[in-house]
This record gives sequence, C-alpha cells and structure tokens, in this order.
Amino acid sequence: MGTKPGTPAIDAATWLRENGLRATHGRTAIVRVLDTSTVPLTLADIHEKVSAEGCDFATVFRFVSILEEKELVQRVAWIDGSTRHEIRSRDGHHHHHYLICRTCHKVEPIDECVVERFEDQIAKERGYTGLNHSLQLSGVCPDCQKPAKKKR
Amino acid sequence: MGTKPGTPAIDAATWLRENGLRATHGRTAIVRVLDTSTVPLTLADIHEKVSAEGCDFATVFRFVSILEEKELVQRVAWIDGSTRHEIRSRDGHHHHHYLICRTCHKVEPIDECVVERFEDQIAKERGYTGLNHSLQLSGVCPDCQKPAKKKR
DNA sequence: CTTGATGCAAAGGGTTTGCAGCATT
DNA sequence: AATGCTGCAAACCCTTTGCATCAAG
Repeated sequence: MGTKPGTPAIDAATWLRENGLRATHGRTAIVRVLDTSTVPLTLADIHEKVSAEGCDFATVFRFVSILEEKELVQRVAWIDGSTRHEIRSRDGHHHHHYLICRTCHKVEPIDECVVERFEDQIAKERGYTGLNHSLQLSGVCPDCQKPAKKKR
Repeated sequence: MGTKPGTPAIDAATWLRENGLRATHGRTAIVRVLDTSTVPLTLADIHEKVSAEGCDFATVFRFVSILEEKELVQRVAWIDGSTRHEIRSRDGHHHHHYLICRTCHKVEPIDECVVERFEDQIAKERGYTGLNHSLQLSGVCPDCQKPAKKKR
C-alpha cells in the first residue's frame, strides 16, 4: 500500500474495499501492521500487534491466508525456518531480500537485486516461466562482532 | 561425502567414524540417504527411506540434529515453509540453490552462483562477517506449461 | 563391560478447523 | 436483514523429549 516501506497506510479500509474485501476492525488493523512493517512478519508477530484491538489469532491466520490467495501478500520461508508474510506494494515491487544477523537477529532490507538478470538467464536456459525468487543473506553484524554486547 | 550428488557413498560407516560418530545401522542408512540425494530432504522424507530398515523417526530427528551441530549437514528453509536437510560434501562446497516448479514441485539444482560476488560487496558495505546465503527460484517448468499434464 | 544410541510413547508448540454469535454491507 | 467474519475451543500435525532397553566400541 504505502509507497515506501515504513510509510503508514493512507487508508487500510479503502484499500480493503478496493480489493473486494470487507473492512472490519480486525482486518484494517492487520493490513496496517503489514503495511507499516519493513520486514516480513510471522503470524505471531502480527497477532501480537493486533491483539490489543481484540483481534484473535484465528482471524490473523485466516485473513492472511485470504490475502495470500489474492496475491496481495507474499509468503516468505525465513532462513530460520519460520514462515513470514510481507505485503506486496502497489507498484508490484515485492522483493524479499534481507540481511539477517545470526547473533541479534536484526533484519536489514537489501534494495539491490543481483538475481534478476540471473533469473532471465535461467528462464531462457531451462524454459521456465513466471520466475520468482527468494534470497536471504545471514552473517554477523558489526555490533555483534564487538564482544559482550547484546541487542534485541 | 560422494564427490558428485547422486553418487552413492563409498562407505558411510567409515565416514561416520572419521567424524567421531558411532556407525550404527540406522545412522549409516541415514547418511546413505542424505548422501545420494540431489535435493534437500525433510525429516519425513529421510524417515520414509530408512524406516524399512527399522529406523525410528526419533532417531532420524536426533541424528540429523547431531550432524547439523557438527556442520556436516546444512539446514535449509524451503520456499514452501518446510525445513529440509542437505549433506555438505567433502570439498566444502555446500550451495543450496534450486529451481522449483510451482506446479509439479520438481526440484532442479542450480550450479552457478551469482550471489557470491554480491555477498562480498555487502560484507564490505555493511561490515558483516561470516556471510552465508540462501537462494531459491520458483517458476513453472516446461512440462507444466503444456496444459493438462500432471507429474509427481 | 561401559557408554551412548535406539524405540516407543507421550508431551509440546504451532497451525488449522467447526461452530454459534456478531458486525458489515 | 443477509452474508460473511469473528472469537473460542478443540483437533491436528509436526517436532521434541523421557525413559528403559539394546548395541557399538
């Protein structure tokens, strides 16, 4: 929704109706959480942030599934084995490239994409269509390289 | 173990002892399965292939965990959300790059790695150490593009 | 023989579903 | 007012652990 990650939703309810979905209290909260996050979230992450508004975990589960069926949200297999979810922005740009610290678990988005050209090459070579990719880098961030320091 | 994927183990029991592990019946079976697979396997996949030899699921679970602690096996977060496991070959070459068909779920390994150079660049730019990456491409394979045809 | 690995079975944790009541359209 | 969403709670399934027995070294 928001043009840049981190930008709050202009209007979650309107966005929902535009996409043929009922704009309930819980749903707008879920959309707002997804829309303002710069990193993919687990269902538990989302629930934690909407439970204050009385939104149940089952609602998060079901509604995120609906958004994924409609391809408004992208499912991401996180490098630690968890499943995360990321809203697709309006401009159709939905890259999920991240740099993850193995020590403090901080997540930094990576803007550049070196894989796209490679994707085209593979598509030609092997005849695949509709290619999509998921790339995650993990390492130890500068802060965690300094001994005896913990974050998060 | 085997130099090429798909090559059967020369001697799983010896390999185990070389790595300071007891060479039991179940363990050699598990190693053989991991070693001859060209794609990462789930615990259920492995168990399915060793259960004929009377090897329990708990044994698969525990032994694969041990191999991962010893960094002889690599854990892979698969794009569908499952967790898979892949043996690291003797030459230390352990890339986990795959091309996965979204329709028939066929998995093809990709040899090339375009990410390595990028990894170095990111390491310099952001000061991370010990970088590692995970890349999966998904698309629709040539077979599945032909209508009304199902595999697997 | 000693130590550690195994099988069995139960516990745990996250995911998914059924159902009756409630909110949105 | 009708439809479809929600909360609650139970069911499910995959993962993990405890314990007594068994086998490798």
